[in-house]
Amino acid sequence: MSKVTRIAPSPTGDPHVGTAYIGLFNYVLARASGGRFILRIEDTDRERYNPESEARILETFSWLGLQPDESPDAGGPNGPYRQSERLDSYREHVDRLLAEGKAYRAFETAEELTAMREEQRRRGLDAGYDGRGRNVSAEESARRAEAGEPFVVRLKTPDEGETSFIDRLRGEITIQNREIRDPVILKSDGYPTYHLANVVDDHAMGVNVVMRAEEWITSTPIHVLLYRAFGWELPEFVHMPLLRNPDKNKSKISKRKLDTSVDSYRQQGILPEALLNFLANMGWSMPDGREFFSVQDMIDNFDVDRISLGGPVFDLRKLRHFNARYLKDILELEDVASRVAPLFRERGWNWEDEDELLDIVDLLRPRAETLQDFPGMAAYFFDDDFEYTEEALKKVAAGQAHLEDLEREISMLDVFDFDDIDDLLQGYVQRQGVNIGKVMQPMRSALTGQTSAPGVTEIAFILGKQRVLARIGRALQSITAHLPDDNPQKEAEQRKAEAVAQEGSRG
RNA sequence: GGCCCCUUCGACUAGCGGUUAGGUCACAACCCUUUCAAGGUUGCGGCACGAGUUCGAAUCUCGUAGGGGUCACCA
Repeated sequence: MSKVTRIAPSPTGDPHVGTAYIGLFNYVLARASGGRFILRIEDTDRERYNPESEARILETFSWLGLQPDESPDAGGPNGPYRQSERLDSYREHVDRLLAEGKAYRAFETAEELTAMREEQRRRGLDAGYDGRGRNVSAEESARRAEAGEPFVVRLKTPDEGETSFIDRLRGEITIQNREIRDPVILKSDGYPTYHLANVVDDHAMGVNVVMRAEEWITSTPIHVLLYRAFGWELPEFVHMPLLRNPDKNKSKISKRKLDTSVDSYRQQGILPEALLNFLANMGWSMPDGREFFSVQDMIDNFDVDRISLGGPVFDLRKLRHFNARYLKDILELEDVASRVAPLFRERGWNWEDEDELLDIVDLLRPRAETLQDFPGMAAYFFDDDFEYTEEALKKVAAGQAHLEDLEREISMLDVFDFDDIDDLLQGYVQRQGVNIGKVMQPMRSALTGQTSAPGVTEIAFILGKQRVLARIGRALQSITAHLPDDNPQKEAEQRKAEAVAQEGSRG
């Protein structure tokens, strides 16, 4: 059977990783069955509504590559896809329930409800609406509504018996009807609540699989009751485990304890492929145990029954590991370079040709976890006036003689290819009969201003002969400027003297 | 607290009556090495507990404990 699924985010803030998570599974489930994936904006909460949020959510799905078949952007035969534009439909459906006596207007004010709860609490009763609005006669109800008195509409739910539904992953779930307390389906501002809007829209749009987070399990009976009240066929319910915070108790993922904004991960240089792959492994696994796979691989191998139910902790370390794997060996070099290039350009960095960029990216990518790591590591390729770290200056000073020799030898080198540079360096080390590090570390420091960087030969090759020579020259000048006295022994004595002087001034 | 759901290494998971309980992240050691990474090898570490069913239980049943969710005119 072809499945019609949907993701129904509320435009209340930053696009949430939980939305991306549930969205991914809905997308895959629909695609795997040749069905449709709908994105519907549930903007029925005017209080929390954020006008920028919708566009950002749509953009996020686009960035992730989870393109809906129907959405406010894409349109579709079942639109509009924004609940605020479907108010007439909700109104009609509510009127129908009202007319059939399956729902009723309730005129209590917020104060009255608060007082009711207070009373219940004092008397030790279970909290919840006590159904007092049911007593208003149809005539009176109509008259008061007509007169403009504010009201909500509540669904009349059975006081006795129980309501069951099948959760695809957990089997039958039963809740006593007394636990359900005439929920509000239409708010006093004329907007529907989630329960009503969701059921009405899912039915209208042909959604036949409701796949959402576990937190909805306890309100599913309300939805079942609504489907029945309308005489509609139930969709299949699939409740996904809730993503959890990495705290002790593994509470529901939250902004306070974790970065939940997809945009934020994007800005940090997390790749959409990696984020999706990571999310796919939260509660789902490939039949063959592979951990790295594309969304298409997931679609080709998808099986709802392979979803596990324990709430998975959102582990940043592992996300970063996934991202690193994509950068260093899953994506093509050209692909990575094309994503890194804009970050270099932002800094005003330029390069000779495509090959130079590819060489740099190739050299750096085993060391990068995110896209943002690249500009952090690549500065010395583009900026000739970099600062030297203290450590680097020491290395340069210690290897001054070698650098002077190498400066001379390199200047005489005709061809500056990787092998030629390597031969020169290795040959020099052999002739000098010194430990290779004694030569390479000063070189690395001179070339990069740092003591930790990729291989010297690789860097030298990318820089080219002229820049290498210029850098050796600058490094040698820097040590005379910064470290006029390269005598560790004397330096230590001087420090000691200072310490003693300080001691003296104190006492 | 009532109700509902869940429970395999610290984290993500494989397992679906017979396995030395496997893999990945993290952590540690070693190898490689020109520093930093990457890579390779190895190690560390787990079936929440108790009954029952069975020749045999991580796998099935029940109970206990723990955790989570939910009890809104938010979704």
